[in-house]
Amino acid sequence: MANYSSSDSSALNRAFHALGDATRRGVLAQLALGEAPVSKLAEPYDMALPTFLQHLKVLEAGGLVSSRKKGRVRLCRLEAARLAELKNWITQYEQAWSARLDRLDDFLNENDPNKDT
Amino acid sequence: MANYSSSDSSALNRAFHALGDATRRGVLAQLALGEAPVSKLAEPYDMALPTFLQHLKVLEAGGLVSSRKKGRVRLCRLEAARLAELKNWITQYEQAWSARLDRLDDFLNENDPNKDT
DNA sequence: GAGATAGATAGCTGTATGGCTAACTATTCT
DNA sequence: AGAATAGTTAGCCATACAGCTATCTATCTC
Repeated sequence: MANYSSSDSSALNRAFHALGDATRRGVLAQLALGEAPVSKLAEPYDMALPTFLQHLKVLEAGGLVSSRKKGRVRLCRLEAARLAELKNWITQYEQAWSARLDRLDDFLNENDPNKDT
Repeated sequence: MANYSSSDSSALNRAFHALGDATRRGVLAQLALGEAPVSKLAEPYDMALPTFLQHLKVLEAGGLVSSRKKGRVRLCRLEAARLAELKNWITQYEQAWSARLDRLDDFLNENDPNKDT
């Protein structure tokens, strides 16, 4: 069985890691409604600005958010394409599983007198 | 604007966090092919068993994998339903974004003489 | 140009995460 | 019963992460 090299998968690491935090998911929720400046994004959260900026950096590192400076304001936007990629990644395994003929195994396990579940 | 309470979102935290590691994603890839015992799942990885078990725990904590003991062997299986949930979570924002009338904004930004991208 | 505003950077801290070894439990095999 | 197999638990260590304050830069507004 192969080696599952983790060399080029760091992009996925960063993307999923970015999603693993409620604050960051909240930011995505806001951005789904449209572009927004940092200060407006930070508003709902009870944390210091530098802390919030770190979260934004994590989101950008994961490719989920991009931003550009407009004067002294930084405008952020959702990278929907990246979300789509992650969605597809998930779908791949979800469907591989569903496509399996484990339906039969399922049936057998469900009716196995030795089962303890 | 609301508060984005992070109280009940810890399930999503755990699930996405579980996906943020190449080893754990590799395990999902294996499980997509069908149920497998711990030792077989651990085989491709160059790490001590206890370390690998931790990864499995993270996957279970995230609801992505379930397991049951069959004698001294622990059989693991993919929780495709959970993957589907995550997929749906992502889709929600991806589509909210796409549905936006930001298409117009996009056009304006693309043709903005002040842009620096 | 002075002051306010928006964000960025540096540096510190506690906790979580990922890795290990050593030692232990529970099954199965002979 | 005794040895081998498959996990499990406990405990240690280094690094990464999320939070903070204090300070600094850049850009508007008067």
